[in-house]
Amino acid sequence: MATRGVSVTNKLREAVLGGDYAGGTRLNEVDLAEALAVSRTPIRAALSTLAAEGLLEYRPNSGYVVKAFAAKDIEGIYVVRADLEGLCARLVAQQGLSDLHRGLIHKVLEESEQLQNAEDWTDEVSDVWRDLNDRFHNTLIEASGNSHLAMMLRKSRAIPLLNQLKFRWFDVATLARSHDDHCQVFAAITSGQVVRAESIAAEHVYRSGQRIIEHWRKMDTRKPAAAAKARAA
Amino acid sequence: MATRGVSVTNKLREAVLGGDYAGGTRLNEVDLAEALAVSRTPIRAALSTLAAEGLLEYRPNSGYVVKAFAAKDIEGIYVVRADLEGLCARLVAQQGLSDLHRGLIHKVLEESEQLQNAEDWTDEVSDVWRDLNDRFHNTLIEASGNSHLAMMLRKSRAIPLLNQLKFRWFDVATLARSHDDHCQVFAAITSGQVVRAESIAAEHVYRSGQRIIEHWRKMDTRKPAAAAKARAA
DNA sequence: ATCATGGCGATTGCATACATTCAAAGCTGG
DNA sequence: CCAGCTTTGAATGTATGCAATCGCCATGAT
Repeated sequence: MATRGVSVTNKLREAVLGGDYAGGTRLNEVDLAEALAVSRTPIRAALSTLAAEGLLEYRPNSGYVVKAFAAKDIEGIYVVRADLEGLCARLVAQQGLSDLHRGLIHKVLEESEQLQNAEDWTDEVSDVWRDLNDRFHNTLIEASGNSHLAMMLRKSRAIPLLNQLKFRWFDVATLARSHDDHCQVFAAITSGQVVRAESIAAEHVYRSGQRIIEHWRKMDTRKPAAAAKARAA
Repeated sequence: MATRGVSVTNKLREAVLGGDYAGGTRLNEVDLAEALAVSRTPIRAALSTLAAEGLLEYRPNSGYVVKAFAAKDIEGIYVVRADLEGLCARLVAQQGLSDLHRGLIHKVLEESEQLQNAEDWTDEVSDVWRDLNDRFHNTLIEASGNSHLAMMLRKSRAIPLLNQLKFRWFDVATLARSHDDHCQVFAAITSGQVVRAESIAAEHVYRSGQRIIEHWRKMDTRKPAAAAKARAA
């Protein structure tokens, strides 16, 4: 078992990313310590870490507040992420795929293909698709062999509340389109079409970002109320 | 005055970036506390922060070690940075420059122009050029209005030892070329040539990365000795 | 009524004592 | 001499007490 500091950091990160705390919520050290049954020390370590990761904002002598993301921020993040995923695809196309990685991606695409035929659209299917999508992107990142790029993309994907939107995030049509994009990126990579690989991958991410921003704007209307409630509490 | 935690973090960050500790050096909490005349608490906070920033590596129950960068890592970082600076230039070209930012960049370019005529090549000139270069890039980043992009680029530029290489980093020819690149990026932006702006900016950064990697490889030979010494200490 | 001010409560910042863990030196038996 | 166990010490992990700071509210003067 890891140290309390690490485990508290993970728990807190998950909570923030999961949207348990509304943006702007102030995090009280003693409350958190009490809730997680540890002393303030590991809590402080966790808060410090999460602040450095960009999930919290720190103000000396004042404490930590959950960073609030506006629709404009999400757009900015997705512009960057789309560009980086494009770069990633380009790098992989340039240097070629190892047998291992090609096999992994092939498997993902096959499972995705099967998922298309699923008649009932349950939350479970949603989760499976999410997992497949993650595996596709993560395998590509790993195949790029660029650990710094990997870190940047990880940070660009760690946005609070995003996981909460998984329900009704996509319908059959968007899933089909997404799967098709994946196939084309893979095809471009295996045939060494670097420019195509980059364009398609970037556009693929950018499009999904646009969809998310739409949903975000809808939730954003209720945001002020949540922020106010947080301030009152 | 800020809290001890913050000030210690800044001091330590500067030390690591300045190359005061060789890559692989183990950072002892009590020694640091003694050296900086504070208790272990703010030291631990600083170490935690720097680890989250990617400058240190943390292993539970073992402590923090200064991250070691190989030439391959530097190359990976510069590939990402070149891409992001390209994105930055593209964004600015797309949305146009405000009068404020145009003025700032214009001033930087003028001062750079004057610097070309400096006959003696002292370290002071080196520092001035460094400052001008930073201002050019920072202004562009600010003009992009994308705070997430700004954060990513900041991280991509924070590499230990890089500042230490400032002596003999560039000669008159490379400075002239660099200045010319800046001018062309500016011209492309003001005339709305988005693709050119992106290409030139990316290539500009990539080239300077290549130059740095060359120098890095030369220093890398003495690296194993330094690492061994650190391990022994 | 508004603004300044001073104290009060709550929260964070820091130091230190103690617990825990890991690793390397030393010891014992073969 | 070596292998494996034991021990020991030095480092990190955690809890807690106290100090410092900030924001808020009440009080008073202009």
